Amino acid sequence: MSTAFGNALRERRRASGISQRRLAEMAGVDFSYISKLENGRLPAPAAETILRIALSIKSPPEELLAAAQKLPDDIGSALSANPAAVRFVQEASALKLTEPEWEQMRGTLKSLRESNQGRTRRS
Amino acid sequence: MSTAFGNALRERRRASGISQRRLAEMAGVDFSYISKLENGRLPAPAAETILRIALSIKSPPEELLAAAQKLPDDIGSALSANPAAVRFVQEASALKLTEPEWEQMRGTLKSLRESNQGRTRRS
DNA sequence: CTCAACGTTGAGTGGTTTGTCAACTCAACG
DNA sequence: CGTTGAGTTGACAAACCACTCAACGTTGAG
Repeated sequence: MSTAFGNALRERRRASGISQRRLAEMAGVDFSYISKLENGRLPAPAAETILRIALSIKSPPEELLAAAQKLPDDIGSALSANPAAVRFVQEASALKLTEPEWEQMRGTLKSLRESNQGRTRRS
Repeated sequence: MSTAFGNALRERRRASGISQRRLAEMAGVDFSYISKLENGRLPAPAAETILRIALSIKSPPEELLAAAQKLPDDIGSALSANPAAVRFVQEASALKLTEPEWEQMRGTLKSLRESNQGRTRRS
C-alpha cells in the first residue's frame, strides 16, 4: 500500500511546506495524481514528470528518481548505445561498489582523461 | 525501412543457419514477428524478448541489445537504485569516453577494490 | 454555520508497447 | 502440377502506462 517513491515524495513535499494541490499545479499534473502517488495507489510517474515534481519542491531529482527506480533519460540512451559502458557498469555492480567507491571512480575519470592527453587525442 | 536491430538480427540468425520460423518457435514469438523485425517494420522488442532471441541463435545478447538501444534489465535496476552510479555515468558520458577508455576504467575497477582492502572492508 | 483549502477515492481515457492471426507470395522439389 | 518450406504483409488487439475527472470526506478559521 505504500511505496518508496510515495514516501519519499510525501516527505520531501512536506519538508518544502507546499500542498499537494499547489505542487500538482506547478508540476503540471492533476492534484489527485499526487495524492495517489504519495499513498502508493499508483506506480511512480515517468522520469520526466518526476523531474518536474522534484524541481517544484526544490528537491534534488536524483533521490526521487532512485526511489522510483527510474533512470534519467539521457543516461538510458547514452548507455544503451554503448556496449563498453554497459560492460563496465555490469562489472561494477557485480562488485557492488559502495557510494564512496563510485565517487572515487568519478575522480579517476578526470585523471584518466588527463593522462591520455597526446595518446588518444594527439594535440 | 531498415533498422540497426533488424539488420543485426538477420545477420546473426543467418550466421546461425536457422529459419525465421524455427527461431520464432524457440524464442516463443510468432514467426511473422521475426520477419517484421528483420525488415524494420516493427520497432525492436522488449529487452526480455531480445534476450530469448539472442539465446536461440546463440549470439551474445549485448550486441542485439545495443543495436536495439535497450538496456539489460539488471543494469537498469542496479543503476537506478544508485544515485552515485548515475552521477558517474552522467559525467562519463558528458566526457564522451571512447571504447578503449571504458575498458581502461574496467581495469581501474579492480585495482580500486584491491587498494581499498582493509580500509572499507577491514579484513 | 459556512466555506475554503486540503486530501482521498473510483472510474475512465488516450496513447504506446508488444506482439498475434490470417492471408498472401515465391522458389524448389518430386 | 501440387505441396512443402521460407519469407512478407495488413489488420488488429491485449496489456500496460501515465494520467485526468468528478465526487466525496475532513479540518480549521472567521
